[in-house]
Amino acid sequence: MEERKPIQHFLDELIKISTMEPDVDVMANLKQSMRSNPFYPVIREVLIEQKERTVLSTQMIKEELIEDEEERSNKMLEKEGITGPDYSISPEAIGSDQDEYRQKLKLVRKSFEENMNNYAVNCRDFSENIRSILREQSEFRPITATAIEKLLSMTGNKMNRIIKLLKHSACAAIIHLQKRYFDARRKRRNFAKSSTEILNEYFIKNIEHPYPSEEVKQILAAQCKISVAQVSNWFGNKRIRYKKTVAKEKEARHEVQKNAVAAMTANSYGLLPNAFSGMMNPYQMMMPGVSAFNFPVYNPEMMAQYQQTMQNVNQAT
DNA sequence: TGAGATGATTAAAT
DNA sequence: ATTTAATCATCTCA
Repeated sequence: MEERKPIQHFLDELIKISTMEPDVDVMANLKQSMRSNPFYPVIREVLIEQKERTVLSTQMIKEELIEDEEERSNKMLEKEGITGPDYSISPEAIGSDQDEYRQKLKLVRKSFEENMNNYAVNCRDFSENIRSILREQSEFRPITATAIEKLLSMTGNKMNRIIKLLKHSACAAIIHLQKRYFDARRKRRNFAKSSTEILNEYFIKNIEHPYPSEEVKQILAAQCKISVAQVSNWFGNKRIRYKKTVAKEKEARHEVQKNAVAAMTANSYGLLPNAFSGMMNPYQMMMPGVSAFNFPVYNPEMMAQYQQTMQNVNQAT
């Protein structure tokens, strides 16, 4: 009973020191009191033994199941220039899909590099901190040098996994870009502004006959960095839509004119829209077949027919 | 987020 | 075979 007391005390101190906020003075006191404890070396030994049997041994779990997947990511990143030497965009590709793809890829590369650097720095700082703290505490806590290294290699593994995640997300970004720019079923995209400018210029210049020949189509296609079929599509769409807008404008002008004429006739006869709505204007009243003045002249034959009809109606009722 | 713009696709016309 | 006209699907911009 008497022997357990110092051990209990030691353990209490140990728990306190493991869970407290780091405070240099308090820590120093605790250290001192533990070192002066005669049971210190032996208890520390026992605790270390226990710990190694229970904690660290179970940590050696399978880590390397996704080897080939990582290999694939690495290859992809290398091929698309995310890792490895930087490259510049070839000038003849500017304005094309290739160009845009490469530009976007550069952004991916940039953010990937930034993240990697951040993580490298953070990793190093973190490891250094952990190492120095544990070294310091190993004087009185049951922590051996090999345990520290093991722990550090474990955190290193964690960090590697984060790097894998980074690579993975970079790959995902690349795949997304490739889908967008190279997939046959990809969504439609607008041509570069410079391209539509070229096409529009030709269209306006040849507005009398906007039908480029095969040769011209090829030239335009080269200039605009699009296919001949796309040039054909563009002119097809442009012709029909141009025609439509012209027709619409004509219609609009017509409408304006009609309204203007109506307003003028209304004004010239001093007709107020409300008081005389529905009333014919004098021109209309004089039109044949419309006006109340347009009585049929007397016709005996027609009158006889009329009377016959009325008689028939009366007999039927 | 919705209306208009725009590139692609399709059937019918020439 | 090429073009028109309508329509689809997505993009763009306020």
